[in-house]
Amino acid sequence: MSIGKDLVAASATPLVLSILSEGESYGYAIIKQVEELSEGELKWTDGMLYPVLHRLERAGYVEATWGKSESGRRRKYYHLTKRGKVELADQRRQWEVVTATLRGTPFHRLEAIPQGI
Amino acid sequence: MSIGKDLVAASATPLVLSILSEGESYGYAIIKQVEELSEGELKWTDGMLYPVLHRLERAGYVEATWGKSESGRRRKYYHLTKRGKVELADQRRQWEVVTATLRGTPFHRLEAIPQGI
DNA sequence: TGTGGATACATAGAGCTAATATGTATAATA
DNA sequence: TATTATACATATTAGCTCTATGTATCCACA
Repeated sequence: MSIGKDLVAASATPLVLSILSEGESYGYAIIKQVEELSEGELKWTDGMLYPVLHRLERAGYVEATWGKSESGRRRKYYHLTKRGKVELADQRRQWEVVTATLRGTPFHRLEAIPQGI
Repeated sequence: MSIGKDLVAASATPLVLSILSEGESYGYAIIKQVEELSEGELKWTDGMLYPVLHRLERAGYVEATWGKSESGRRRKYYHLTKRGKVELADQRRQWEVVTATLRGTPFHRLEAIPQGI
């Protein structure tokens, strides 16, 4: 009952950008927040998220600053840039196009999962 | 203003399965239908769709039979199998998980795209 | 009749990329 | 003292996807 890797890949960027639009955060916290928001369905690994964050940084959508937790552990805080906000808006538009297209099919009008297969 | 390739990849399978859940169809018609449903935003190439159909066939989600158009041109008609219906229901569940997660963020509560960047 | 565009399916291979495993380090807890 | 949680990072490989290319027929039109 997990989420397919294509869908995980497609949702990673909008999720990260969207989370950061609420304020700065850092890798480990983002992973925990996604797990919580999805009620345990989306469990990202760190080895998957950090390359995403680096890619977003290279693209100019986020910027990072080193900081510290209360306990003294180092953290890299990411925040959204203006370009990141524009990108987030475009990602949202893209998802609306796709979900609208799926709504044009019986995708969201399905019956329950057939039994006894 | 196009759709990112990750999102295209993630939506291809549910879209095809969902279209076929309305009745049998064939490659070329599916491409046209997706373009129409998306109001021109999703323009699949044949070189992209046929491998997807073959993959779905190998997975047992669809089955194909050769037929002919009224004009006599050969066509390969695909129809959904029982397993395909189950898979479609699961795809739908996955999309609901992800869109619900995105709804938990400001993703769907954004303002208009910032001007003058 | 022949030319171009639409219809219709198919696949090889290059080019990309993402998941896994692995590495480093510190704090908290048992 | 050992283990778990926190926290970041990346190399490599295994996999996949997109592009280009190929085949073939029908129809409209010049």
